[in-house]
Amino acid sequence: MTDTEPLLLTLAAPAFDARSLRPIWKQIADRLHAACVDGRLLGDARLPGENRMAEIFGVTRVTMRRALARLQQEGVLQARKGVGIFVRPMPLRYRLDHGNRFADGLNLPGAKIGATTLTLERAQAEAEEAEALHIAPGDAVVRLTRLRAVDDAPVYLSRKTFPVATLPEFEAAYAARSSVRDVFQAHGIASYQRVQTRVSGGFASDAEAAALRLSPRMPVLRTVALNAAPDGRIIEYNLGTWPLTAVELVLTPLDPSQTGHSDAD
Amino acid sequence: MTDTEPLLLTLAAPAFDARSLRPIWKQIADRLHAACVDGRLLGDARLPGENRMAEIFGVTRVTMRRALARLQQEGVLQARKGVGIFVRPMPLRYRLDHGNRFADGLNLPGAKIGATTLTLERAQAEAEEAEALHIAPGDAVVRLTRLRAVDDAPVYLSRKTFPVATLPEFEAAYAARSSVRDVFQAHGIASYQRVQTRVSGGFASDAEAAALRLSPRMPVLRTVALNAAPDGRIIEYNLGTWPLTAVELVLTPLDPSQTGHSDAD
DNA sequence: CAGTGGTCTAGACCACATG
DNA sequence: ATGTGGTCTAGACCACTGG
Repeated sequence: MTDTEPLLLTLAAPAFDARSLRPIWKQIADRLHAACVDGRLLGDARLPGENRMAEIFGVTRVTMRRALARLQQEGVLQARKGVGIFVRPMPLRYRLDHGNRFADGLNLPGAKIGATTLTLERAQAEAEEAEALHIAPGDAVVRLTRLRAVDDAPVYLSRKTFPVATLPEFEAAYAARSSVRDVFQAHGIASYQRVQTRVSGGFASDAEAAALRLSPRMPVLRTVALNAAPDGRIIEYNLGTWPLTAVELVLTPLDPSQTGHSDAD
Repeated sequence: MTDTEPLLLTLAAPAFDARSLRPIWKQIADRLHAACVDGRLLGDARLPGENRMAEIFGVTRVTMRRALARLQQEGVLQARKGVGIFVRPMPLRYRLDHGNRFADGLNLPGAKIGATTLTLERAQAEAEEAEALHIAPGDAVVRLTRLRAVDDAPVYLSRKTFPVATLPEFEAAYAARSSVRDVFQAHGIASYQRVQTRVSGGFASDAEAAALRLSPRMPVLRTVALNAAPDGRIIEYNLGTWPLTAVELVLTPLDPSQTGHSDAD
């Protein structure tokens, strides 16, 4: 955890272009962004306080905050109230095969993959879930939320919904190894298949932001994946949320020979 | 084009919660957002100036601008310098089948679909395009940029790249009906197939922002689609850019029986 | 407690688009 | 020429987090 102040002083050294050519806050943001990308500012590094940084760059705190806000929106920095501003470890675009299990689809051989089960509870199906699962709104479902991290940086929050009618022993089967595939197998479902993937953009809810360590309303990518048993019944509705710039989803037409035996996320 | 000021007065009427419960600028943004969603503020409506709005809501212009900035980021409003602030016609999530031709995948029977060819020119393949097309960087390519709009709201900017070696008569074949499928057919390629779709998030470049009528650096969705001829050669690299909240891409495993005869976007 | 980020104000100057 | 949005300043108060 080295001191970042000397570097910032070098960033602030070159004079800024006369105002109104390019806004000062953008020029500041550009320089900080470049430093984060090329490695002069490493992941998890802590920046000086806003007052100090404003002093360093020779602007008001308000102007400094504009630059910092932009960099937060782009996922380069992340502020924590009462604590400080930190460089977000740059995932810089995992390319991952959606439809495969998380760790397999991820093209990072040396990375440390983390998985945490956040909640596992019974609930009533919401309208969209119910339609996808071919059950009635309000029917009993199991809801499982999990968080995946790469090198301790959270990159994927998933909220899976399962119909209780099809998987009555979910909790017991999941307990042993925290594996959804185990649950399916315990209910006589040996394999399953991705039948639809939807991708959309949006803005993080408070809950999503907290889990992914983002500010609320940050832009995110959302995926909805529907998995079906061999007999065609939809058995899983999976809503995934990703920081906007964390990932590049790769979707190739399914090769039937390798369909479905993985613990897909 | 009705006057929006009376409505804003009603929005500003209820007192704001004591400060520090929820920031005033968020409360203002919430009320405006709600009005845009439920139709009290219609698409393309022009709002009063920032000074006037600040007066209406009883805050400083700076605070007013924070609320407006948030709504712009979310794609609800769009400011034009020297002109005014306008309600963005709410596409509110087209659900469209990627892999089909644009108009077919779009689930809006009554909508007016627009298509504009922006540029058509020869260029040298960039690194990523070259890799995807299995040619060398710098090889001659045809680059075609088009813009699609729904009810006059631009929702999709596509930049297609084709290898000149495979499609030497591109311009001539395209001229007649501005159809890429025609170009393929003129070169003896009767059908083609989507072999890969990639989806990622990012922030609009200046060019993308201008074409889509967004502010620069607004969050966007990007798609990369690779199409191949029946013999397996990649014949099209298509980079698409969408306003973040404009669309929900639906990707279903390809049904071989209906693969490839469309003028896919 | 001290330091941090989050919010808000009052007033100013500028570049731009339109009439 | 006017009104628009875009930028910037100086100073203030608050809530949160940590030691």
